[in-house]
Amino acid sequence: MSETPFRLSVLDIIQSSHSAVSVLDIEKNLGEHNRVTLYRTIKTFLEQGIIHAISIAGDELRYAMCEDNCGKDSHVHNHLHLQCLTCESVYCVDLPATSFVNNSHHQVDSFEVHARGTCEACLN
Amino acid sequence: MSETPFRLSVLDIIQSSHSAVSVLDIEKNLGEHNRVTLYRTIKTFLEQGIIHAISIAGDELRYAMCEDNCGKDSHVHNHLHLQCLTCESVYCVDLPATSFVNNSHHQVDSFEVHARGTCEACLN
DNA sequence: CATATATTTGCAACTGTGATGCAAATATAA
DNA sequence: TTATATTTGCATCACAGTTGCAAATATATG
Ligand SMILES: [Mn+2]
Ligand SMILES: [Mn+2]
Ligand SMILES: [Zn+2]
Ligand SMILES: [Zn+2]
Repeated sequence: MSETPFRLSVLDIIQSSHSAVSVLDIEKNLGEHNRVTLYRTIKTFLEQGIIHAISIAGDELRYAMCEDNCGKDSHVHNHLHLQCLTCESVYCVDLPATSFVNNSHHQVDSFEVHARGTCEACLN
Repeated sequence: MSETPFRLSVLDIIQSSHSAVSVLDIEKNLGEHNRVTLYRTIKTFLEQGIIHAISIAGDELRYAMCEDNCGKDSHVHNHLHLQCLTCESVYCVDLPATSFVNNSHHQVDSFEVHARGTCEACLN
């Protein structure tokens, strides 16, 4: 994977946002560009474990930086994706096992958990 | 909202599936039908709190029945959406506070939490 | 450095999902 | 039964994202 100027500017936009960004958010911060290249860049970043996608029903896909330990193969986050009911922003929040979804910083009203694993049927 | 034959058959398909269904899953079980009507039916069911959408990044949207306490206004689930790594099915699983993501039935390898609430910035 | 090879980019065209306006059909209310 | 409200089908559109291919750019090798 080459570190081209285009890729570096996309990466910079994602990195410098404090909340998860949509394709449109990225485009607003890019100069003139080719949309196809952007989609391909995002796909590459996802495959390389550089960014992860955050999918919230009825809302655009958003992207955020991965943890340092993410790579081409391992891609585990296990953290909270908090969408603010006021500003609609989506943040990644670390999940210390002790405080499950709430901590002193934010306030959680409702949540759902997306898990990957093996279902009852497939365990047998 | 009228209980038309078309709506009843869509509802029956969703209800009788033990895992969450995609639009394509529904279509495969419907006879000849109009695609627009199906999309409008799904939208109506979502608005009425009859079904809820499950959005998993890189995967089609799926739908599953809501809890009895869901309605036009309240739409809270707070349960686990488990996607099986083997069969790819997505199940809704109740979350007794004690066992957080694991229980004796399924095995969770990784998860993420989608939460709605108020972020640090907006709380101040 | 020069050249060969691999990767990325831009363009054009396409696909699939879902939305919209409107008229006909159907359901509910009076 | 008739009037009113809701739903459906059809045609058309909007938009996100994909694909094939050729030109441009980056990396590797001598
Ligand atoms: Mn995250
Ligand atoms: Mn569910
Ligand atoms: Zn906020
Ligand atoms: Zn399974």
